[in-house]
Amino acid sequence: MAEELDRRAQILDAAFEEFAAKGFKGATIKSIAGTARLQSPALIYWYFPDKEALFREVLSSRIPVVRAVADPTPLLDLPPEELLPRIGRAYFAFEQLDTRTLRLVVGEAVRRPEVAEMFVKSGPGKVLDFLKTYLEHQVELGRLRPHDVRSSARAFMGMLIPQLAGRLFLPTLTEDGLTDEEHLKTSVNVFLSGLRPDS
Amino acid sequence: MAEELDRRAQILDAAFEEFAAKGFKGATIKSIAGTARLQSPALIYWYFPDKEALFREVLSSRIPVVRAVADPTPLLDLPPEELLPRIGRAYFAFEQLDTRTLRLVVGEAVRRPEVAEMFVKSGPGKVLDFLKTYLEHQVELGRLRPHDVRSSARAFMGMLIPQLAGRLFLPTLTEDGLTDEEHLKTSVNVFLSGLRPDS
DNA sequence: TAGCCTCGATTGAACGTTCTGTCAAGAGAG
DNA sequence: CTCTCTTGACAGAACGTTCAATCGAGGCTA
Repeated sequence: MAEELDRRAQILDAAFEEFAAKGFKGATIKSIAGTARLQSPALIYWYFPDKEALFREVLSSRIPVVRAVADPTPLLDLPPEELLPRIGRAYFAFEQLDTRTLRLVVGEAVRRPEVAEMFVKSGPGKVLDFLKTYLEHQVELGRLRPHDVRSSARAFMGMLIPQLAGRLFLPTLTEDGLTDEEHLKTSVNVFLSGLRPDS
Repeated sequence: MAEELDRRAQILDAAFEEFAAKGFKGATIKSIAGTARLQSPALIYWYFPDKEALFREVLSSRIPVVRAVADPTPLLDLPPEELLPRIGRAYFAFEQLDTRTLRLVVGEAVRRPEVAEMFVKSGPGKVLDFLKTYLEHQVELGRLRPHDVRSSARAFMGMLIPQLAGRLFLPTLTEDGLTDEEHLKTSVNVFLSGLRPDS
């Protein structure tokens, strides 16, 4: 049709779909070629040396980099009441980290340490590191009581996970109808009440 | 060697190892037969109709049922300071739900809704339901301030997840050396301080 | 006791299919 | 004519699965 412009990108897109839907082993060169509407699967080997390399390229081209904390310095002085919901919403929104990407990454990460590390470093690790720095700073400012920020950073990130996992993979988990925004609000509230200086 | 006693169990064990390590597609009938030290892969078909059925049997025989909340009634009146750490430790201990099982289940659940549902119903769903009931009860007792327990139940479960995920799949996430027990203590502390009646 | 039969369990060989990856030939543009 | 891209056919291996043959233990008959 249209995009004979960039065959490479066309193949990468199709490979992403297939890998996300069926996993590395489940997706086949043939099915990828089919999705990419190629006349022959052989064409894939013109652009990529083998299936493994294609997979790696898909990963590195699709794993999103968390932009919410790209430049953390201006965020450090924001009050937690403002910053935490912001992080949380970026979390839930996942502008680019959609279901398919997460499916792809999580599905492979449980068995491939390199993928796991790539994933952590690209997103959760950064958010976690930022949160540790931020929370530490807030403690110094006296806005939060002293505590182990390694733990509270994990805790805040984690509080939102069941809701997110429910929406993405485990719908049974969120059958009680709680919305993202409601959950975020309550979570931030509990978290901050628990870390108030006077508590 | 020893266990020509129960071939069926022997095959199930091997299949569990293989499926957990390589996934449904990655594990082969031949590799399962090899792990089970069978002379021929054909023997598997004497005990199971096909690979899919073998996989289902492995799942239902290995997915653990959470026992910590098996009979919730006597737990309802325990004070949160006592019950939450208990839940948390059961969480971290995972007497039967070891890394391999979680690898197996999570790896497949992201792409197979039936597996996802089976997983949720067997464990996280039960814990979540229990927590909702328990927290509601504690609110009624006046030990916790009124709030949306759907959200706090998720939040408490979630707080522990990054630590657990770090230990199991994403070691990069827990490189800062925080121990399970430290994290549990801080998390419970923050959670309960945040939900104290007078806050 | 000896010979035969039965039956669940096991085996190696083979089936058809599907997989990744290769290759030589060709199309199209400059 | 040359170079980049595309093609269908194909090789070789691995896949899940089937099958006929075989094994050994136990029962039946003489």
